[in-house]
Amino acid sequence: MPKSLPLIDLSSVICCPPVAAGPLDDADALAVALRLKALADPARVKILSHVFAAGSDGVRNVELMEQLDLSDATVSHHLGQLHRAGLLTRERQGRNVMYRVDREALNALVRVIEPDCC
Amino acid sequence: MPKSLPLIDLSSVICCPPVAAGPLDDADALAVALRLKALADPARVKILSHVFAAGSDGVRNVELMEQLDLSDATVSHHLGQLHRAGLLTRERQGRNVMYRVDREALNALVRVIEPDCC
DNA sequence: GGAACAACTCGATGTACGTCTAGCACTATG
DNA sequence: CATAGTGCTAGACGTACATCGAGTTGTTCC
Repeated sequence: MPKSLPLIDLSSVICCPPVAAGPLDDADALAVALRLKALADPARVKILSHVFAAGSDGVRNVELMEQLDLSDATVSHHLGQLHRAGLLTRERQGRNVMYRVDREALNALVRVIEPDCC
Repeated sequence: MPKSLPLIDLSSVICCPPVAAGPLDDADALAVALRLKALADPARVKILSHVFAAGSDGVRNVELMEQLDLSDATVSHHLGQLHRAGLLTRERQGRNVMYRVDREALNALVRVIEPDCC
């Protein structure tokens, strides 16, 4: 399936029929899979949990770097993945960059996977 | 994070604090990530949607092979991933093997990610 | 037992990706 | 302006994995 490179915009909230509703076409399946892939890494799951914990204050790269024992480049990479998938928002504040969870986007994603949930 | 190889049993329904509840430890983050990884592939998302469509009848390797235009080896690989992650059940019926969605496992997984859902 | 069908396993191959170091860009404060 | 703090980008390296063809196992039916 990954014949062509996935240079796709994922930043918008996902909108496609639920997986349980029957066969998905290639585009929808790819949209779901790429967003899931953004979350399907231990470091990123941990990061998400830390961003959740920070709440509306948001969290900075350097904080995660200490809490996860990863280099700043690696944390930046993961934050970029999550942001590009639309799961985190990003806001510059002075020399800091604050990341926060986009709960709507996360909610939309899980609803596609399991609509009985909501 | 993937310092050690993930030879972990995923077949049981996931049970860990929700990601939104605060920092996850390494084991929980890995448990979540590995299950998500099982789903984070376009072919597997498509497969899941087809298995959903088949309902309680279940679906066979050879059917998916035709519907997805993949080799039987590749389909078998993907079904194995989903089964090992506990998202599909597997039952031999004569010379066929029927796969069905384990909705409870899927539900538990999305609840860990977004508990507000249920 | 033998033929056909279904699914799985094995090995090979190419691509994707997590991680790091090093370097660069931007902002705030002396 | 200089310095420090913060985050990003670029390139490199090793591992993981999606895919396939070929071979193997298990089942049914003649």
